[in-house]
Amino acid sequence: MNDAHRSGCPINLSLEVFGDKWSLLILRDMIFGGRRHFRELLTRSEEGISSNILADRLKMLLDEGMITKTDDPSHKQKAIYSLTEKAIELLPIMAHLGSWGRKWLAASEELSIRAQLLEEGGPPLWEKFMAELRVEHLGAPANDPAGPSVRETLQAAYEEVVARQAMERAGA
Amino acid sequence: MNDAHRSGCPINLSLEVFGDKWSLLILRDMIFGGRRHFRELLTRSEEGISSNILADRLKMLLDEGMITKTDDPSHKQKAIYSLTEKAIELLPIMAHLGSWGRKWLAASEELSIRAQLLEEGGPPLWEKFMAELRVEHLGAPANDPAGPSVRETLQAAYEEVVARQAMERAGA
DNA sequence: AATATGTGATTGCAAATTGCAACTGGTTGC
DNA sequence: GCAACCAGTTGCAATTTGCAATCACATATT
Repeated sequence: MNDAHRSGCPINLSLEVFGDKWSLLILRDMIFGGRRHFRELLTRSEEGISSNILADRLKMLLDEGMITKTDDPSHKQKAIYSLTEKAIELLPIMAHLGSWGRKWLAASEELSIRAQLLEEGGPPLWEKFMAELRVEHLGAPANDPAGPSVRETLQAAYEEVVARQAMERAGA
Repeated sequence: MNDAHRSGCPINLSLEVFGDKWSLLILRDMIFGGRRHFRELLTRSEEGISSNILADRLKMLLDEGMITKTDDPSHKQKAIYSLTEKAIELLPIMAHLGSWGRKWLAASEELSIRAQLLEEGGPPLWEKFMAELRVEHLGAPANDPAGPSVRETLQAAYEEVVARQAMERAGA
């Protein structure tokens, strides 16, 4: 962290922040999964992150200004992690990573549906999602009263695919 | 490489391919720097990659189908590395990484100018660049006869900034 | 009051990865 | 013939990763 940067290239500097196998997955789970607590991130991780790695990355993301940490009033030991604007603006990168991975790699159908919807929705949908994240994480004033949130829409699509898959397995 | 994937999430699968500190930098140097040979990638690396890491990553990128390797007719020991369509389609991600890094991190001016121009040009400019990369790396038919290539334009802008910086240092 | 469970981590340790520096075996240019 | 160039490889120390157990404390259950 204290070391000098390898270069002043913006791509390199970005990779110095989140160029590893876990950091973006933690942010993905906060953005798309709505995770706010250590335990949620730990036990509901699709990839099975271990607690030492999670703790280390959360500290790093905190140092880098990607997230903030506040006390949960409901429980003295509970911490609430929030995204900063800096992290919220990674959403377009997440969307592109999802599209690229869906196209070129063997992504599972149920975990690809979100990427597909984000790709179809394009930048306007990303902006709507980012606006919702600003309300949720930064306390921005809410002015989108009507309809389900983008996360809810994505989540519902995911569950629909899972339900259909269960039907197909049963019917086969 | 042979291990099972951690999950079928397209973002995770993408990170399993290039979620490290070097892979995207090598592809960046091929895309924006026009590097095609091992030695070029090694000695003209802004970040100073070491030869064992470079060799390892080139092999991995080869295995993953991100690049191909052919003999250079001019020299029996020279290899030419080419981007595949899979890698060329990372350009939008590179552009976003550059924009994000330029906005949120302490990127140097001369290495940010390319990111700025790519951001201003938007998806149409990315598509033009990708078309040029397909001509250069995939042997696609060239049908853009007029004007400088996108890489040339970006390179010229970089050199202009460097020249101006030298003037300012001299004049200060 | 005692016990179980939930909380965000930390610790110990083995394995894997990284990164520096030197080196290899071969090709080409002078 | 000899220096320079080519794509790597090798040895080794330092760092990072990842699993499993554990910690100190807070709250819920009985």
